[in-house]
Amino acid sequence: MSDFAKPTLDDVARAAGVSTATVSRCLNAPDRVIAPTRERVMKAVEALGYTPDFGGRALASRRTNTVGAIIPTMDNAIFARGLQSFQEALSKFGKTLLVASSGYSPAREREQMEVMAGRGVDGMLLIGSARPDSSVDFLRRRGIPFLGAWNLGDAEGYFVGFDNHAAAAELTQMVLDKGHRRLAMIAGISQMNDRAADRMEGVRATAERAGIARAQLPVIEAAYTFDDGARAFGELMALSPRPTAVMCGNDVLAVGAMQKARELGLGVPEDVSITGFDDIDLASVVAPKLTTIRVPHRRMGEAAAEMLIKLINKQPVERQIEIPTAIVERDTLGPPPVDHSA
Amino acid sequence: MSDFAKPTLDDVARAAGVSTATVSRCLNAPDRVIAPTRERVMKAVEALGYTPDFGGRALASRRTNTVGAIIPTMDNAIFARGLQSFQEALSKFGKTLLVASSGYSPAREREQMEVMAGRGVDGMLLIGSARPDSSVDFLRRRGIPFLGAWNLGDAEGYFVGFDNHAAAAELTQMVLDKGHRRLAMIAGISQMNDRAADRMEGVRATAERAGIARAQLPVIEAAYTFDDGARAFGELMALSPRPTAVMCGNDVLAVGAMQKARELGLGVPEDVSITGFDDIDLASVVAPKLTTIRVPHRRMGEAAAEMLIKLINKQPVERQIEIPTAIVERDTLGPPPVDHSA
DNA sequence: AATATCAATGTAAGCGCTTACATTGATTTA
DNA sequence: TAAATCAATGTAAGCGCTTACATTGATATT
Repeated sequence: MSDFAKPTLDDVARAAGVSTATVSRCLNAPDRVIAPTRERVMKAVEALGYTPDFGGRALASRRTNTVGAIIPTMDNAIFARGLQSFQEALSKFGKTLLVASSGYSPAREREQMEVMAGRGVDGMLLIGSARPDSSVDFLRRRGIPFLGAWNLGDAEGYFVGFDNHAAAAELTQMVLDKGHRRLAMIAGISQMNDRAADRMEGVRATAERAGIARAQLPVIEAAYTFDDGARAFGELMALSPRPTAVMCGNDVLAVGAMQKARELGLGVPEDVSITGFDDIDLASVVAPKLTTIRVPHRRMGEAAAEMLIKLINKQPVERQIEIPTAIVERDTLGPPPVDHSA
Repeated sequence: MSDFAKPTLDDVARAAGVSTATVSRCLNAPDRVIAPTRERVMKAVEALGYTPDFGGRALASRRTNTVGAIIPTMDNAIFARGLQSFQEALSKFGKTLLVASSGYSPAREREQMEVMAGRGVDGMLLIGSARPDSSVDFLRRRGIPFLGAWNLGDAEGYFVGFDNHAAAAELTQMVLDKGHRRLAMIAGISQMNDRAADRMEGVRATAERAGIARAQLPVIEAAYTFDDGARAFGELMALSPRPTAVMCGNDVLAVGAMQKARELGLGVPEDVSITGFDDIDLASVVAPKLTTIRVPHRRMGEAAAEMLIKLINKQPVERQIEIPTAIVERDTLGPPPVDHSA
């Protein structure tokens, strides 16, 4: 490692025989400098191997060209995928991405918000809308533009996402149309997770409208892991009467449920139907293939990036951008088994 | 958005009736300030909602507490997972994570390196060791500590990873021990990807040692997608004589191959054995379950974080940390079918 | 030819923070 | 009790950059 001191603007200015202002202009607004001067400066930049110091620049310009993203976890493929396209889109605009994870905890999300605010991010991507007002206030007070992704919010704020409630409702209707009456749900943990809560409510409300009382629709909340999905499915199958269709809050839970079904010797969908949500790779790879809801995570990431950039540049934007979802009918949803108990 | 100016150190100092130096010390070296003063200051910090400005801090201290990671893509679960634990570990040390992706292109990796260097990252995480010398020189000249992960490097540099070659070799030996002689491989694209190249070479060398000439071991390189895996598998199955075991460069390829096998009406492992690499979630969820190599990606992420922190703090570190891998025997590797052509 | 105009560049004041050094007052030492 | 010591805090000089404003000299306008 060399110990040449890192060259500064001053060094370049001296080498090129101009003032620091001119060098700065060459770098930030080249057209405000006449060509011969600019060339001389750029040559000096090259020669010295100069690169601007981020700290100095951030301090002086009050801009960082950095945006932050706080997601629950990258372990969940849907966020990893969305984040990947978010980052790609961002980098086209010359922004870099600061990443942090909250582990689904609002308190940790808040901490990370402060860290990022301290780093002067130009804008921030958050997931969903379930967070204490104080967190939102913090961002507003700081004047940091932000948006929620992966769902559509309520009254205030900017969102790019999809209608978790409606999508879940639509799938529920399909399950009902197949003839199922004894539904059950393995939901994500709904506290401070609006996506999970909306999906749950979409299922319940639709079932209720079809005359199934809430009390008759068992719901177990589970963390998004195979094991928890399997465990919950086991509990559900021990119920009597046994549900004929188990709707899951995401594909991971659904696959966990499928594994448990196999263990229990239950055929899917002959003995019990199972549905997922997200349509991650897994869904089309398990056997039988999972009936689920496709969510275009990549598209969401891109749309989020574009929206956030506009917000940062104070360009006009729509308050909510809805990304369409679609039911993907595969092989885990069928009619209920013939009921011999009747 | 309110236009309260963001509070500065000065504001806090004034509110607490101390100098800026004391406030700074409270934040950076609390034990150098007596308790009552510290409490008074912290109260002021709370009250004003103060958070330090990154630019100012970076400029004055010549440190950013930021580390960069450039990975091929977060779409690959193994990197997403590793990155997640890397970030968690980092955040315990008060560092934040800048993320960029190279899409497996050395040129893009280099670009991102420059961006990150410009941002004054304290250190950098890279994947593997296959990159032009000029990229490495760049980092060295800048005095930015960095390490390669997911494999072990050659002579120089720091690494935390595993021996892709040895792991692949071991699995190959197991395949041979089952009695297979007509092996084939679907490898990742090996150019500028040392993990893929090492795995490939591990298979080839072991087969060769067992008397299988290289020319008799067909290898198809494929991008890490289901479709490409399936396509390659199709080509391999069209060969004559048909391979009895197909070893894949990662689990995604293997699962793609399995799907194609089903399509072709070939039983796994009765008609053809298939192996993977990585042991991602997928592997234990497909039917039949995939025989593969477990790589503890989380552990690698953590170890990488610890090593990088030490490098940044100029503490002594081992040059290479090897993370052990293990063969996970499941259901896709069996003995070869009885050969009626003999 | 005198004046107004304007593009190109320079001057210099910070941006918010850290930290070397200076100051202060209490405690220890002789 | 005076001197020495030391912990706690303050003072103030930058860190490298951007940018409002000032200056200059050339060109356009009358």
